[in-house]
Amino acid sequence: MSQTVTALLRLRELILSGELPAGQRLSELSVVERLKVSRTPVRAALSKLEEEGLVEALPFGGYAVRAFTASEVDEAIELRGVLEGLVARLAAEKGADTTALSRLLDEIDAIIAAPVVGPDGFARYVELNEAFHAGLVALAESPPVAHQLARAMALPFASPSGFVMAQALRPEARTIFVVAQDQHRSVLDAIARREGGRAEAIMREHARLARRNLDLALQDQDALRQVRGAALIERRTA
Amino acid sequence: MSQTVTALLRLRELILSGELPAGQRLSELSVVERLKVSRTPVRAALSKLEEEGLVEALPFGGYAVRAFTASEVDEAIELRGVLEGLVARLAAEKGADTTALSRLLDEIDAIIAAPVVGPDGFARYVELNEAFHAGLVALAESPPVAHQLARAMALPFASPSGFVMAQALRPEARTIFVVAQDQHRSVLDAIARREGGRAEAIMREHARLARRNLDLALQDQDALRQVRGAALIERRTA
DNA sequence: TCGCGGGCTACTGTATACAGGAATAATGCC
DNA sequence: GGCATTATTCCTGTATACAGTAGCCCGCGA
Repeated sequence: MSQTVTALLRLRELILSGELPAGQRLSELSVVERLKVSRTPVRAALSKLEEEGLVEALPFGGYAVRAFTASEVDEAIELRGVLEGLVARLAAEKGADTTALSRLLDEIDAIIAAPVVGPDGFARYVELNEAFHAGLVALAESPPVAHQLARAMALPFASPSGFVMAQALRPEARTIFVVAQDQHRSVLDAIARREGGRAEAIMREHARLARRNLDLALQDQDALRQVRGAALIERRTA
Repeated sequence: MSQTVTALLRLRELILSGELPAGQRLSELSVVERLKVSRTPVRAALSKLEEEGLVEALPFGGYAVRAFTASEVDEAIELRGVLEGLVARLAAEKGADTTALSRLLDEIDAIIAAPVVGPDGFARYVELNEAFHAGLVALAESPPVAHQLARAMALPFASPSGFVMAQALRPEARTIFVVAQDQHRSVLDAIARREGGRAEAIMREHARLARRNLDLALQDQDALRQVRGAALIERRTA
């Protein structure tokens, strides 16, 4: 694997894990020292991270780890919902074939049906859930929209599974799973019936489950710890 | 100005003007030779252009100028409409102050009211139109959404003024201006009344004016020549 | 004590050398 | 003459040297 890619992955990991706290200045040289690669790949990695939004360029050179306010996270989620809504609508208008995705949902059903959803269950759910969302994008068959949505989900807490782990410790976890899964089924139904407006509305509301989880997580330290990238969310300094 | 920025601007210009045709392979060295700057800034510029979507990375190194199908252009416009719709809705939900933008529209009125809209009028219209769209984004006060919308408009034909010039030679130009301006007014009204859903719907439909212009331009060589980046749109090879 | 100037340091932008790998062209063998 | 193999060439990834610059600290003087 190239140095640029490893630098990118490692830097991203350092940021999301919170090891590099929000606001931390990142000079190229300091990163070089930490990662033991030369400036060229570090530069490239920082540039990509800026594009992703995890890092912002400082006025007179260098970068800093970005901080996100709660409302920015909120808006990022809403944004994702809007784009996924577009995806679903496009798929519906095209009359895309939903059978493959439907089978994927059967697997999710199996997980939720289990008496207790353990850590493995959560991990598998995250995997299948992401596959489902990726599958919807594929149904829309629109490279520009796919590209844009990928960008929007670069922020970890804006991804479809961003806050799933926050539920893990909560009693209402199963309720959320059930509701989410029902929305999954409903959106496929809407697509199959070519009901574009309905498909769009469902996906928007589906994204707002994440917003609900965000609110829960912000009030619960333990839950927040489960959320990848939570260190970047500014605590309300009350 | 830095070499990276000049390289980026010049390369973008070469691509949009059609001097570098769609599909053209771009090796770093060939660009170095053409632009007379070293590989480092060329690399950076190519990476940015890939991010913008004007250029795509080839499997075994190097880049190629991207080609866009008509439906991709269509989807890019729809995408912009969806995002601008979100912007308008957010502004409405916040109850943003629309007076400054309303004054901007007065200036557009003055241009349209002139008996003949000459080249200067078109240029000024484009300027004010873009200022209006940028102003809406400011009203939404959402950095993530603003960032995403900026990305979506990086494609020249996805920008709010992308196809304005295509009207220049057409008799129905004034009609389109009048309709567009009415939508501008309506969306401000919706925002002022906090009618989020209405504001969103108007902006979506507003974007579709560009789609209409696209269809016209694709049937009219002279009009197409007025559109920046038209060289990248694949002609249906019938 | 405070303001000012000079030098210093830290850092980025840029060019370039070097190495490894892929594609292509050339050559020899069947 | 066709195919395989090798050599060459092109090209990217990476490291690094060099230059220019912004900010800072320290010392000096009022």
